[in-house]
Order: sequence, then structure tokens, then C-alpha cells
Amino acid sequence: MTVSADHVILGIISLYPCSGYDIKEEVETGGAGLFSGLSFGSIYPRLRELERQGLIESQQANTGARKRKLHDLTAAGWEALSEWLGTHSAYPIPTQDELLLKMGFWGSAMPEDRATLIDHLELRREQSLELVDRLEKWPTNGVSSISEYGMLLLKYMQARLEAELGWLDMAIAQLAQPPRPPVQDPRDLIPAQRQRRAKALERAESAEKAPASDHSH
Amino acid sequence: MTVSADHVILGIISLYPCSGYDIKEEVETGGAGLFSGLSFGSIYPRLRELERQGLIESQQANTGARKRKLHDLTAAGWEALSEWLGTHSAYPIPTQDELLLKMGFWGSAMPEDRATLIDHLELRREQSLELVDRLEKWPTNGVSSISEYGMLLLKYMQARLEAELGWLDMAIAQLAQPPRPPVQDPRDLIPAQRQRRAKALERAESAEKAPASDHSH
DNA sequence: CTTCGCATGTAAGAAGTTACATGATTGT
DNA sequence: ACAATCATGTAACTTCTTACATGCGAAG
Repeated sequence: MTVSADHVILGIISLYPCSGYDIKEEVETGGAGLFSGLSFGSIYPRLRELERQGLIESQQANTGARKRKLHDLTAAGWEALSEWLGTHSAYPIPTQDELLLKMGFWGSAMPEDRATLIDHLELRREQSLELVDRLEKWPTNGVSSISEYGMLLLKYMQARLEAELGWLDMAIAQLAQPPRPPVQDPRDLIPAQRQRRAKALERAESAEKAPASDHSH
Repeated sequence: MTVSADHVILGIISLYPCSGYDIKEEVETGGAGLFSGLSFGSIYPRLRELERQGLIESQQANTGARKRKLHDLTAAGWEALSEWLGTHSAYPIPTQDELLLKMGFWGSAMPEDRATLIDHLELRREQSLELVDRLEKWPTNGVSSISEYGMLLLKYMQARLEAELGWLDMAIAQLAQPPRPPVQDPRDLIPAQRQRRAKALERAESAEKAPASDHSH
């Protein structure tokens, strides 16, 4: 499910011959970082392995003053990259989004506390607005390379963020109102959740008050 | 970065007392599956561990005719779940989306072949339309429990999918047209990519034709 | 009577992260 | 002189997945 580190590394090197440090940089602040993550702990070992496999070539380079190891694709590397690009990708569900996941459990575990959820959503809103800002400046920042494809990706993210922000405003407003009843609950699970929770907490509390009653018969 | 399996399991059990198999079911076809994934290989060992930690209680149950082990939260389990819900979540970047990632490398590795990318995007479009359909029927399917929070999640996914589908139509249409020049390319990396690739492939081909010239000096 | 779906589990391994270790160069 | 940044690497560990193993009940 997770995208292979090797492919990300090959892809980034295809953009320009670069060092392990450059790759990390690209993933942290560049466009590739929007859709993948990599740490040094995987970059360097993988670079060695890719070189062993003959997909990349490495050479010491002293551009500037620092010594760095520059990596570039071999013919086999370009072919491996193209082959990967040609294969179909898995549909991106499940979407990794902890906040939304939590929201799905809110009704059962945090029956009363809507304020905390609103707080989470407002934080998300701020962070998304920041990202919108960063993305907006991208095509004119004077440093990033943005191809036609890069521009399409940028538009994808913008469309998605816009939709998310609209939803956030709606959701925050709704949560500030009194709770609404379930939309559909054929097995009456939702009232049962509250009861199960209340019973479990109550039982624990009474056990705490009378701890001597534990060794039965 | 990845959401912890334990929290997902606790969350699903909070919805109703369930077996390991039920949890898998919920993740495959239920709402929780939109934002998390779990396999049997992690569910069963984690259930044992959560029981050992006193966060869940398990009991043999013979509802129906089959023997299953039903799990429910203890007071400590409800508290652990609430505590998790109360903490802030990481911003969901990087977004795990292999297709978009590939698109970012398309210009360097597949300079000519726009048809394959269009094909990928059309497949995505179909899959997203299918999901839209499934989501639309959800609140009236007569079986799923959908709280107010669940309904908000549903609306989130719908907003996001709608934005994605709009973008897909635009992107597919654009890619059917002739290529456009880069939006920004201060270091002229984009033309360089084609040259590096061409040179690497060419070099490999000539080496194949004259394989005897390898032992120099 | 046998195949499919329900149901639980284990063991080996893939893949990546965290934390650590090291050292040079640049800016203040 | 000192800190921050550039730069490369390793080892231990966490976490989850894949593939396998097992068995019962229901349906055809």
C-alpha cells in the first residue's frame, strides 16, 4: 500500500542528479513531499542498494566546497522508473487521516465534549490555510522547477484544499449547534454506546470504593 | 505518521462489542475503512495485547451458532480511547497517493507518452465515481449506523471526491492537448532531464553493440 | 459431500523510523 | 569560538503484512 521508497528515490533523481541530502530536502520542502515521505535512515541504505542493482551511478562531487555524493540514473534506472510509471496504482483508500478517523469515534467515546472536536477542526483549518498560502506562491517563487505536470498537481491540491476548507467551515458551524440525532441506526447502536460506556465507568468507580470484594466464594 | 492499529481497534470496539472478524469486516466495508486499514495478522495479536493491558475484556459468545470471541472496552479502555481522541493529530501530508506521485515524475521519465497517464487518470475517475455511488447509498442502506459525526465524514468524502472529479476532467482534457511549456524552471532542469535520459539510453545502446571495449588501458 | 464463508490464530519477513555517531563548513 | 547547517552513514527497534495452518457450519 505504502509507496516504495526506491521508486520515490528514482523519481527524485530523475529530476536532477542529487545527493542523499538533496533527496531529503526535496521530500521535506519540495513537491515530492506532498505525496511521499522519506527519512535519512531509509535514503542512504537504499541509495547503496540501488547502486548495487545498477539503477543509479554515484560519484564524488565537489561543487561549491563541500564533498557530496551525486547520484544519477543509469539506462536501467530510467527504464525501471518508466516501468513503474506505466503500472496502475492502488486507489488511495484508506486515506491516512487521523483526525477524520477520530471523528468517526467521537459519538461513542466523547458523547458530551464537542468543544474539543471543534478545536481540532480549527487547528486543521489553520494548517490548511497555511498550506494554501505556500502552494499559491510556489509557481512564482523563482526557485522551484514546475513542469506542466507539476502545475496540474498543484491545481489538484488547491482544489482539494478548497473543498476541505468549505467542509471545515460547515462542520465547525454545525458542531457549535446542539447535537443532531443519528441519520440511520437500525440496531440502536448509538444509544447503546452511551450505556455501555456509562456502565463500564460506573462499575470501575464502585470497584474502587470497595476494593475488598475481589476474592469471591 | 501511520495511525496506530491499537487505536483503530479500540475505536471500532467502542461502536459495538465485536470479534476480530467483525473488526476486519468493519475496516473492509464499513466507514472506518475510509481512514484506516488493518489485516488479520495485526488484529488478533493486538486484541490479545489489549486484553493483557486491561483495555478490553473478551468472552466466548455463541450468538447464532458459531463460536466467536466478543470484545468490549473496560473502563480503562474507554479512558484510553478518550485520551487519544483528545490529542492533536498530525497534518495529513504527505498524502499517500501513488498516482499523483507518479504524475510528478512524468515529465522527466515519460516525456512522450501522455496517453498512458490519461489512461491512469481515467481509471481513477471510474473508481472515484464508484465510491461516490457507494457513499451516496450509505445513509439509507438500512444496515449501517450513522451518527451525526458519521454523516459529517460522509460529507467530507463527498466534497473531496467532487473536487477530485472536477480536477480529473480538467486534467484529462488538458493532457489530450499538445504539451505546454514549464510554468517555472529557473535552472533549466526540465530540458536537461530529457538530455540526461537520452544520453543514458544512447550510451547503453552503443555499449550493447560494442561489448568488447570494456577492458580499458 | 464438498465447497464456500465464518472464525481464529501464528511465524517469518518486509519496510521504514528513531536515535545515535561523526565530521566538515559557513556564518556570527 | 560557537552555533547552525551541510552531509553521510549505522544499528536497533517498531510495526505491520503476507502467507500459512486450522476447523466448523451452512448451502447447494
